[in-house]
Amino acid sequence: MTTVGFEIHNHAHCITNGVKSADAFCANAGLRLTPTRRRVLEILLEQHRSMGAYEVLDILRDEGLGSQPPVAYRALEFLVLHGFAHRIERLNAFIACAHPGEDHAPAFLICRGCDSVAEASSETTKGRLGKTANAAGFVIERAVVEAIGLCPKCRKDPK
Amino acid sequence: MTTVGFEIHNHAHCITNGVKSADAFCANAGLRLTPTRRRVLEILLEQHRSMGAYEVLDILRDEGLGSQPPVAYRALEFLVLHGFAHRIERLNAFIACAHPGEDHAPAFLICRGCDSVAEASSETTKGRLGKTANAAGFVIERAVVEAIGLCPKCRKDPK
DNA sequence: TTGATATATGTTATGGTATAACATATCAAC
DNA sequence: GTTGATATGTTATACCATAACATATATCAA
Repeated sequence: MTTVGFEIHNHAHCITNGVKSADAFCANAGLRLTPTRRRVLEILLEQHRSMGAYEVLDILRDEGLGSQPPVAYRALEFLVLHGFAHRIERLNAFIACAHPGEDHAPAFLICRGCDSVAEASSETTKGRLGKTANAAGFVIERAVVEAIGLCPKCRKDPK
Repeated sequence: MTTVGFEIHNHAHCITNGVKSADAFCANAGLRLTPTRRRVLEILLEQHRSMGAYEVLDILRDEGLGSQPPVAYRALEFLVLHGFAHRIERLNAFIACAHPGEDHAPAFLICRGCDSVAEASSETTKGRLGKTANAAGFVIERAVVEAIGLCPKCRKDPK
């Protein structure tokens, strides 16, 4: 699989593709991709980086789409719940999903130099941790996997 | 390896052992396990669960060891930095290390029913994620691995 | 079309988490 | 005992998140 986040790529494609996937998924599942939800997804896709809820809210406010924290949190909650975005625990932030529509267990590479985030895939519930959990009688439902380190750019250009 | 957290065990041993390890490590490394730091470690060991910084602070306050947030955060930062405790990102909380003194890459099993936490070991930088990161030019320095699910008790006794 | 139900939004208020900044004290080594 | 490094005390504030309740909008059945 490929990592998404540090390479050059056709970004306009990310945006249209991300919104299209969400549209299709919602239509199919009877979910409502309301204007605010759709706009928040677009914002995350456009910025192409992790963003705090209040940062998203600032943009919504400028555009007249809402001005109070719950507006942003609710839209983000919806997007995360249905897999269109992910929450980065380490940064208290959110990022658009790099593989919309695919069933996947995301892992993130977080640069401690510039806070950029790349999405990779994890296999936590398989492998050794899965076995350990099983032996302990613990049922893993999902996993947060966040690797902290340095991205290629910050390695070359340390602060 | 064994999971620590869900089984019956000799808990007094955890406490003395944890403090002893920290003592030895600090003496050896020229670090100062000051009264507040030592007490915070003891608190985490005694409670044997993840605790928020303010929860720790409440106990310190009762004991006259400090009353302002930075007191707790500084002690916790010290303990985490030197591996005597870990931060659970998912819960914004801290927990005593279950393998003090050993070099290890921790992973956590977090029960969504009762918020109990067990420490296991991860192998994130090896395996597929390590290879993916490497291919992307990303250097993993450490990893947060937190599996969310149900512990044996909450499986039997769902809320 | 209308009424009933579920879902989504607007808004106020508040709670929980974390750190910057600066003054003071303590330790360790010379 | 002076000095430099490390740790603590304290104030203030910033950031992150949600409870609670009022209002509006969509959906569907009668």
